[in-house]
Amino acid sequence: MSTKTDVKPDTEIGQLVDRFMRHIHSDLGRRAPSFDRERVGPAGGLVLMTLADLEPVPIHELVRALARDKAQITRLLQSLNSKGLVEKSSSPTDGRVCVLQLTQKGQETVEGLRLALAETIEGLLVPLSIEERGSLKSLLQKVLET
Amino acid sequence: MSTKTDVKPDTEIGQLVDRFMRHIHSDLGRRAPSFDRERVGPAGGLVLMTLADLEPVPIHELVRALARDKAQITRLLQSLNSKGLVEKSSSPTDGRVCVLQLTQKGQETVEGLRLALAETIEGLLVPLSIEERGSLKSLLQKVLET
DNA sequence: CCAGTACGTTGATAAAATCAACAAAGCGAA
DNA sequence: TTCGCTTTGTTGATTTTATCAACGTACTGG
Repeated sequence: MSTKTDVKPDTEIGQLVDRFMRHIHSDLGRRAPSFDRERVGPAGGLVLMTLADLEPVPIHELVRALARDKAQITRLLQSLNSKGLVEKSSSPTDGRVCVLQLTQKGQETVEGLRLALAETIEGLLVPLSIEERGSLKSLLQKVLET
Repeated sequence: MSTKTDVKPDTEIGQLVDRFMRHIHSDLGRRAPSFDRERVGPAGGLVLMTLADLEPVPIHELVRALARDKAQITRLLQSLNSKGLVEKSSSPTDGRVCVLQLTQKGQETVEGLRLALAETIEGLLVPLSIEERGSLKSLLQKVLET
């Protein structure tokens, strides 16, 4: 049948993931006033949640985990720091690195953010059974584990 | 341990999807000079590809499919139109709606975009078997079908 | 000690997203 | 038919994210 490469290039997963992200974003944005009291915004919220998963963690690792430009992370951290949500301390073993940790207030904020995001995701995943949700998650993990 | 504290809200899928998107974006951006000759950018490319799937299609449907603000779509379309990639024609049956179609040049551009995106996705999905890729796609479809 | 590299910051700019307001066209009911 | 109401697409103004280059500082290996 297929002799050469005449299959239509499959880009659908990319478009689906984009839509998925967009749905999360808009639904979350709609409800933001009710939970984002510190006004961290979507990007800041993501930083906080990822930070909560990894802390204590140096900035460059956070940058890697978020797959964003370090410049942007720097600025998001400045904002979060100025709001008293994140604490920066220089590493004793390496003078270059800056170790991050959530403050008490930061942890409380993450609680709220997680709750909201989990609700949103929950709402999006209703078409899937419990098993399907599990396999979706593990497939994504498998793709992104490194 | 946990008596009344419910399970930790699961936000992981959201974070994974974000990373996935980010990886696509950065890998694609790296190679953009080699395929994005019309300088449509990521957003413009997405519009073109989605348009190719749906054409002919009125703007408001494209807006829905892309889950973006109509204002942004309007401007992206203006840009794509000025580059001769998209053609706008007002509907005969409804004077409000604007029906979109790719031009010849637009279709050719989509070819290149699809190839590049498919390659990028292919590269990301290497950890998955063929079957797993299939189920990932169908799970996402199931979530987003409406 | 020195060249090379990694870490984090800053500056400047571009791209994307958001929100409100608007004109024009359809729609529906009084 | 006319009047309010909704839909469609556009525009304006602004904020948020992203991108890229250039730095200063600190480690690292020869």
